Amino acid sequence: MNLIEELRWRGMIADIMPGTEEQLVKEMTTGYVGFDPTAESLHIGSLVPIILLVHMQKSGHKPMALIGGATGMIGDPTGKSDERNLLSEETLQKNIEGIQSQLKQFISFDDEKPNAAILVNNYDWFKNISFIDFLRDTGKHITINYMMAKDSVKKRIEGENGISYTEFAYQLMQGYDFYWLYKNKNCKLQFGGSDQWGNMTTGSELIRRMCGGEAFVFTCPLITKADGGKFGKTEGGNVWLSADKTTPYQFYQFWLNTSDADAEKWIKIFTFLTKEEINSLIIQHQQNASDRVLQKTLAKEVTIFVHGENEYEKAVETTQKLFANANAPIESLSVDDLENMEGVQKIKLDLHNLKQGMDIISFLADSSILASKGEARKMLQNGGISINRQKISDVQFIVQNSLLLHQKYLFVQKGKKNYYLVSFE
RNA sequence: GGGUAGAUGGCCGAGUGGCUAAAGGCGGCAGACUGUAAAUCUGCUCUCUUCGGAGUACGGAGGUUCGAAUCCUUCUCUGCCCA
Repeated sequence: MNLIEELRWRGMIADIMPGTEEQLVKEMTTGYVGFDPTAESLHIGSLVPIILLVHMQKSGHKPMALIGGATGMIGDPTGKSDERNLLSEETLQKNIEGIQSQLKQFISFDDEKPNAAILVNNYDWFKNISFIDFLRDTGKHITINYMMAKDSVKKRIEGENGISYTEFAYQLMQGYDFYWLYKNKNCKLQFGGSDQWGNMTTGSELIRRMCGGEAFVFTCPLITKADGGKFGKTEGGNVWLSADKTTPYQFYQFWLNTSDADAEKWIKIFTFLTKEEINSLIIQHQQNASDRVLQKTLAKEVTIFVHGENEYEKAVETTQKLFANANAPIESLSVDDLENMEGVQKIKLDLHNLKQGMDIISFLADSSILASKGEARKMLQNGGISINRQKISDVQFIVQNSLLLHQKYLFVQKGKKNYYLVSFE
């Protein structure tokens, strides 16, 4: 199966320029995808481009990751209704370094292989181009009419807040990237999310007009959720690839909580399982949806891909203790169990607090499980708090020594999925 | 430069002197149901609170008034039209 066929059955091709498949069949092709250095760590939104790079490499082509050090200073207007704030150079630098080190984890940059991945930063070529040069050499080739016809620009021109010249120029910069890579790195392919189609075709147009070359693009559908929500968001905000920002347990949980409607689609996109494996999982799932085979496999594969086997096993173990045995008496958890569960936030309080007993509201606020006493009260009244798996709804409840597990711990739940282990010392 | 329409809570959007911490929707949180789902239903959603209240808030600054998101002055920003 060639690359495009492979991506097609996985539902990863949204738009593709005629001739792309032929080019990929003809020879080893260098293809690139861009990463925006808008944050220090990549989040799961960037997982799709990463996976595309991996597929490229697997099928024998040469993947290239471009970090938008220069374009990040301008801001892509795509999908934005408002002008963006510019990032400081310092922040950008930090972000670029963070992203670079993460990418190395997923694709092989080993120079030995002919199709080793390459990492480039467009700041390296943009820093030497003067404004005048750019206008004369590049701007001259593309008409404003052409640029304005792009959806991303059109929406902003028709929208309420307009678009600055700076952001308008963005597509020309991205286009130039493609041209530069074509010229200097023999890169003939660009891919990315389907919202990037406009920016990407500007690049291939530039290549045609500036040097008569032929370069191709294809896009991958943007990941959407069946319920219309934003992909990659959870209670705590973004789901990051870095374990410091999103623990492997939380990461695992994110995928495990995939809805049925999304699971079939996502398992094709986010895992490298074969067509046969996936089809058989889908059949299993249809027969008995409550087993959630699709979700479990998806979560497993992606967690291993990002965090490795060890972290995956720990995440599963914690998951079992927290959920599979959720009705088991709390005493069944040993000190080791309590101390080693990853998805549980650990809080220490002074044992003296308990001498006279502590009212539940102060306890929740002081331990910073809730941000304030007012919030603690509301959460209690809503029935959202459990201590040692017993729901507490009495606002007057007093926390006492006698409640402590192993003479030391309180196991607190806020809602269904937030766990805290408070130890008194 | 001239004209004109705007700026309201995370977002959208109503409100045009007191009944307004500000309708409604979205989003978020929690509960019920369940499969740790989806859909649905219910409650909460400016901050703090001794749950009695208190404080801050309708682009910024001044003013009128017993009282302003609402009226006046001025500044800033944005859209659109004309030059």
